[in-house]
Amino acid sequence: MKRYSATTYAVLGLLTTHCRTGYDIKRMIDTSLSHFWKISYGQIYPSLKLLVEDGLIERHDQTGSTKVERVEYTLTNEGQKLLKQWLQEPVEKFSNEKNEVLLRLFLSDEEQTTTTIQQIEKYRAVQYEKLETYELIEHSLRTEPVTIHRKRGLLTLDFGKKMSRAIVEWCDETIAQLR
Amino acid sequence: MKRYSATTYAVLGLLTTHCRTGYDIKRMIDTSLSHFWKISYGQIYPSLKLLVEDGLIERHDQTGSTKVERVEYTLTNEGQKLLKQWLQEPVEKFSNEKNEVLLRLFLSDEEQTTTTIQQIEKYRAVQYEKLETYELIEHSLRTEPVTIHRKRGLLTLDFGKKMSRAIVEWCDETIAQLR
DNA sequence: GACGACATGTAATGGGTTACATGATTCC
DNA sequence: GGAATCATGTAACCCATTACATGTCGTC
Repeated sequence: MKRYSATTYAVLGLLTTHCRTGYDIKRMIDTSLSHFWKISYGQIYPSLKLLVEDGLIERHDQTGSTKVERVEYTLTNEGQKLLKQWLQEPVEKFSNEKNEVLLRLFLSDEEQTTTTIQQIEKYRAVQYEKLETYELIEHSLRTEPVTIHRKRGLLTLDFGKKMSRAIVEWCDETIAQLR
Repeated sequence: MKRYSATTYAVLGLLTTHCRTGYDIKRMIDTSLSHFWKISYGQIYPSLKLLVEDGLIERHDQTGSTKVERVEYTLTNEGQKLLKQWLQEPVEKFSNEKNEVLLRLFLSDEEQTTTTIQQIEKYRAVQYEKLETYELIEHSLRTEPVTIHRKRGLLTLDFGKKMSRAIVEWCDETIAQLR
């Protein structure tokens, strides 16, 4: 059985939401999934190509007089089957991200406490901003009709909120400790 | 000014702790820094080579009759200067990790709730285990003499604990929601 | 003598970002 | 007319993992 990267499954899966094009997928991930997933066009378009070649999705080129080249894709039956299968596979990767703030903190010494604190303050600010963004997203999600993607969206959003809140808390405590 | 990856700086920086060899660095990262950093030999040895070439560290080959080839490295003055400089640079990357559990949750539907819950339960178990490991590490760190690395180690460990605790909490709440 | 930990290193491969190239449409 | 957004795509590069190759040392 051919294996695909999680990124390719993400592309395949996003086509089951209201996304139809590569551009849609990019936007969706950047806005709604950014707290736990990211992607670039350099992955999306080659993935779409591969999925078409393997018969998991179908490409629908624009016909008629429209000028904007908007290439829409839909899942084939095999595509739907494979996605479902992948969703049920046990997850292997629970690894933690590389965190440059922590690396610097770990390697820094007392002499540099001032800049270290500044870095952590910036980290805190970034997380605090994220938290505010999540509130906005939650608000707009709650006005949407109740669909599976709304429900799932709220659950994954909670994850982002919990993480950011925990990070802000850690920043505060750590800055206090460093002083 | 030549630029190095954060991984190369990690290697450089780890040599300021009690680590002397590539093997030491690998062990140290795997045991003490694994909650926010990871590395492979395929990065460590080439990094060490590069750092030697650029005069940031010095290589000390084993002399005499010892059979085990243990290659020790020490920072040069330039190395120390560059590390210090890097530690004070503003951090740019605060990005969130790719999380396969969340991706699956987001893409799954009600039909698959049972397996989704199982996946989240496994996620919870993994994080809970991590939490226990952190407690052990904390215990052993607290018996060590009070050094800068002990202090920093405890602070970064707190980060790991906070994250794992938040994830366990999220898992519990999400499983409850899904039921 | 076999196994696990110690120890160094490379090559193939895979995964991902960035920069670039191109062009339409919308709105000020 | 210019800027922002919509929209597709590729090539060069960078980063990282995995598998492999090799050998020592201690201990059960």
